[in-house]
Amino acid sequence: MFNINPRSSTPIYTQIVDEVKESILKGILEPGDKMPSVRELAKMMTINPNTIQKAYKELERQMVIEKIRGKGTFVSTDYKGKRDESRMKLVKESFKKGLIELKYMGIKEEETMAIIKELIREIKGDE
Amino acid sequence: MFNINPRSSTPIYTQIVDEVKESILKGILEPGDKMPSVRELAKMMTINPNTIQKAYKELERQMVIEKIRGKGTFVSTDYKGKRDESRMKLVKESFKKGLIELKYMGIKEEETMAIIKELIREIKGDE
Amino acid sequence: MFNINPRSSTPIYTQIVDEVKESILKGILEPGDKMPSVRELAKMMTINPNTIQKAYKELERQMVIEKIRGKGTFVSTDYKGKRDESRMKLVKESFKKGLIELKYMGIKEEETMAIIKELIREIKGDE
Amino acid sequence: MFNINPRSSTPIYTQIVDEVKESILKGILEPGDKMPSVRELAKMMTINPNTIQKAYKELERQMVIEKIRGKGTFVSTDYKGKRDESRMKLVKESFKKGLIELKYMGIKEEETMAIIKELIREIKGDE
DNA sequence: GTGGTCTAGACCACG
DNA sequence: GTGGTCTAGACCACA
Repeated sequence: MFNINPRSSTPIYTQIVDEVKESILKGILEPGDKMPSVRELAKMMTINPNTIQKAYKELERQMVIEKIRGKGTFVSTDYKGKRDESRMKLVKESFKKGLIELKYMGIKEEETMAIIKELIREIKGDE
Repeated sequence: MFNINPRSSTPIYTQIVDEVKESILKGILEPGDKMPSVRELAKMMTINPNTIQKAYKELERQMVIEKIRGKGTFVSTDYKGKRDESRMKLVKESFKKGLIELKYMGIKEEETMAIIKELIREIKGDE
Repeated sequence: MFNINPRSSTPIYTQIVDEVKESILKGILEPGDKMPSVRELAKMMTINPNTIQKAYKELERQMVIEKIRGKGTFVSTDYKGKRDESRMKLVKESFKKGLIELKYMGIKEEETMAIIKELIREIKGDE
Repeated sequence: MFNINPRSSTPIYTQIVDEVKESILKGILEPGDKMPSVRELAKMMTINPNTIQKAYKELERQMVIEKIRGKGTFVSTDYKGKRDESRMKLVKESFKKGLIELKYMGIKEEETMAIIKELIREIKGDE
């Protein structure tokens, strides 16, 4: 289902959140699609149900998915997030950190831009 | 000295590491410059010396600074950034996460690129 | 578990690092084996947990062990020793120091070589 | 005079002790030779006199050099050290640590032996 | 004065 | 339960 790396330093529940969002952007998951239940997904991925629960809660908070009583969990129909300045700030900070890292490794600006363009292409799902 | 946000989720020692690197890239700290001593900086920033030491040790491991016995800590003179594929991978992951985040908020590719170019300009600093 | 000499001039955390590596080479610890948790080992050895953690972190940095979120610490499975020239240099320096020491004590080359061969045999362990 | 690396993790005074011994083994310093005075050497090497003092004291303790009242410091005429089991033990420990390190890096026994033979040749001064 | 190690004890995030 | 971070305070080796 989703690619999870338990050795990564980013929490598993965060990885799930990210994977779900990425899948939606790539069109693998579409608005209205039914998500697997917490228990189901936990068994499929052999991951602690609490972890899935946490991921779903976070996704719900971000209005990426919605729970419908008695029916299950679905990808939001109006899934597009809204411009959120506080979240933008966090993203910028993380970008900045990465850019400093690259510059420190002697990576030139051109290559940095190439890396980013490559990543953007990847997200589009044209790969 | 360095801007630290104790409420941030990123550890204080990591923030210090990042700030030092940024200061060097901006030319605020130059190769050969003496760093404040662990205790000194700890007092200046009202942070526990152990935390500063952890930051310094990490910076030393990354060859950003070097310690000279009994004399103190200095910004490395012979530092040559080495391309480190495993670290590159981490940076790419963090970029990807940010790009997904932005796309999710409906930010267009042009604006994303503008944000990144702005950040690159910021890092270049006053030089 | 591990033989530690608190009176030794080499730090406790370093001794632990060395002991773990030696145990692996001897086959006492095998790839994939679960390491005792930080607190557990700390209690077993009556050593402060912070000290154990420092040792584990160093071992992780050297890719001898790996931590899996919430599950614990394990001996790395995919560890492939990499030739590391800078570390080689340190080892050579320490060897040289030892060889000078021996020669100074009037130990002949043959005996020196015999000592080293004996040590190599010791490391091989029970396999 | 002596090669000292202030960035090294081994204390400067230890480095001096080692260098003196090595010089004697190589024949650069000979029994009966006059050693420079503490102050003299400190100025030559731009090192804190306390450090030289400590090195000399250690060398004297090991009977490598001897002080003659009013005349200065000299390389011992009967400079050969004696077999000292406790020091042997330390050397063995350091060797063992190095051998483990090498084995961990995947260095084969043959290469290890080659490295050691090379170092022995170096000490002889035939290089 | 410098940095290095260790302990004790606290709080937190993650699974 | 796991590891990660931080503080407070102590002792030590080195220059």
